[in-house]
Amino acid sequence: MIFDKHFYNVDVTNDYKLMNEDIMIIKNKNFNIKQIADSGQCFRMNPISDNKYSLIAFDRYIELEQLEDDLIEISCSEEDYELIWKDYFHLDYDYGRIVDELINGSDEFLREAAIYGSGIRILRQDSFEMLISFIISQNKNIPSIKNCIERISETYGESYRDDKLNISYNAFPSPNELAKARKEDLRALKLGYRDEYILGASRAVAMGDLDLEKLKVSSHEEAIKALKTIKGIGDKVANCISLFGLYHIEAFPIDVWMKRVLSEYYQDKFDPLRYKGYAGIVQQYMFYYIRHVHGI
DNA sequence: CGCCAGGATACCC
DNA sequence: GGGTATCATGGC
Repeated sequence: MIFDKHFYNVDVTNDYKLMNEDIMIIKNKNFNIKQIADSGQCFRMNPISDNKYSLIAFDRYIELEQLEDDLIEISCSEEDYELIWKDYFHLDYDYGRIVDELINGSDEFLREAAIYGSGIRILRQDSFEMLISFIISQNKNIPSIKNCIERISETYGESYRDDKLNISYNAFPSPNELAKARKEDLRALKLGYRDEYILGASRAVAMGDLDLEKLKVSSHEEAIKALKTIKGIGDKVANCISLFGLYHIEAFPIDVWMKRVLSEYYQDKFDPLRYKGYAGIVQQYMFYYIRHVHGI
């Protein structure tokens, strides 16, 4: 059976690990890989088979399998889990507390949303990748965003190979790699009018004019202000970058789907400050649920 | 084919 | 300040 001597409890977030070669088993009630993959925050997590997903993040490739509702297998070493994936999946944060609060709260829509998306977590992704990904996202649907990001990675990102899993893949390019791109070559990647925005943002980071590391430790408000100095970044895209790439979980992106929620269910009177400090998580439950309600 | 997409900008009043 | 035409392209 799954719980034998190879597992032991590591912390209060109900988090287990297997002392084995490059396979970790994580136990957590609020960790559902399908929900995360479909929650519109991550564009390089894709299904391989039932309950199994691939993910390219940083310079790594991993596979994730949902073994049970509260059990996920990750194809990584214990060392990589501690150094990279534990932080990436925000596993030191208690999402159960927020889900419980919303489920027991008086807000009908949020109650349903929290039940439906109780396995969502906010991923702590690469800041530059988020910067470019959400510039691309404007006026595009999610499948199209994913295709653009794959083309950018294939063309400008470094190539890697995982021999154990027999997989070749490309990382998302660094700021320097992308800043060296020629505008005509970017145009061939079918990014539309966003290509010059992407070039400008990449150069700003490469030149040090936009310091993403500094914005991680600044306030959310300062991050938004700095991001919006980049041409092609407005309020919504800035909030997505702040939330998914700079880890300011009080960010509250409002896209077309969120506008529907706020208009149809709250008469435009929803106040994110009621959930101060974690409004971004509340926002993800809303976003994921309203798309489901509309059949996506 | 037409409509929409995890919008932003420039330009209008 | 608030309204809106336009942007390039793909998914459905």
